Amino acid sequence: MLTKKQWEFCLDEIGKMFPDAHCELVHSNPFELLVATLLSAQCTDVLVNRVTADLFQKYKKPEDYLAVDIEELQTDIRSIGLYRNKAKNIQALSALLIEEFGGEVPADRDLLTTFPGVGRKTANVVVSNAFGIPAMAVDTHVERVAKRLGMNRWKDSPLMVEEKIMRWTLRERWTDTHHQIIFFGRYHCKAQNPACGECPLLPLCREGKKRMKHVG
DNA sequence: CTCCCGATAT
DNA sequence: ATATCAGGAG
Repeated sequence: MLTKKQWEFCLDEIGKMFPDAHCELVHSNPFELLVATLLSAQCTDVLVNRVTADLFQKYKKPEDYLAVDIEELQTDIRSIGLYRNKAKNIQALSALLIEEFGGEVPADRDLLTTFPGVGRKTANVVVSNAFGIPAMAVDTHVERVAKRLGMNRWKDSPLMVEEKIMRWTLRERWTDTHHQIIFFGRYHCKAQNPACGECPLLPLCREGKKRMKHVG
């Protein structure tokens, strides 16, 4: 298992590799980020940004999403995939925002989690990026990197990963670290062909050492 | 656990 | 052809 000292070394190296890591979901207010993050489930952020470029011109407020038929919204986001669930959730969430929150996105992680289509990961992304509240969102990249390094057991839930990373990382660096791990996972420690051969973390990486041995 | 689902990389 | 993508709900 990875030690805390080794984890701190990893953060140092990953930070040097991706010093300007940031949120790649294009948005200009909390509501847009909430919608963009909901759309990003099982889909690349490049595809999300391609759709929201037009979507956010057409739909500015929660009322705008409720003013069209569900079929029209489905068509507007179809290329994203999972579009039926996502369209339904966006409309339900818009109605909830209007009825209960005056049309404003609440800056509260646990409250956001009760919204339709908004789980813990999406809520963490919104509060950290839109409101500056320290949070550690565990998506597919963060979970993969943490488990490859050997922070957790392979069967551990995303919540276990989240708690372990938060315990081992300075609170004021949670959001930064979150973005840097995502960039590391997306461009270096990739799902399909991870660049273990040129990885500074290889000497302490459980999965990396196993892979290098198997390859040659 | 299964289902939702189109676009892209491998 | 198959795997993966800033997951969430039933």
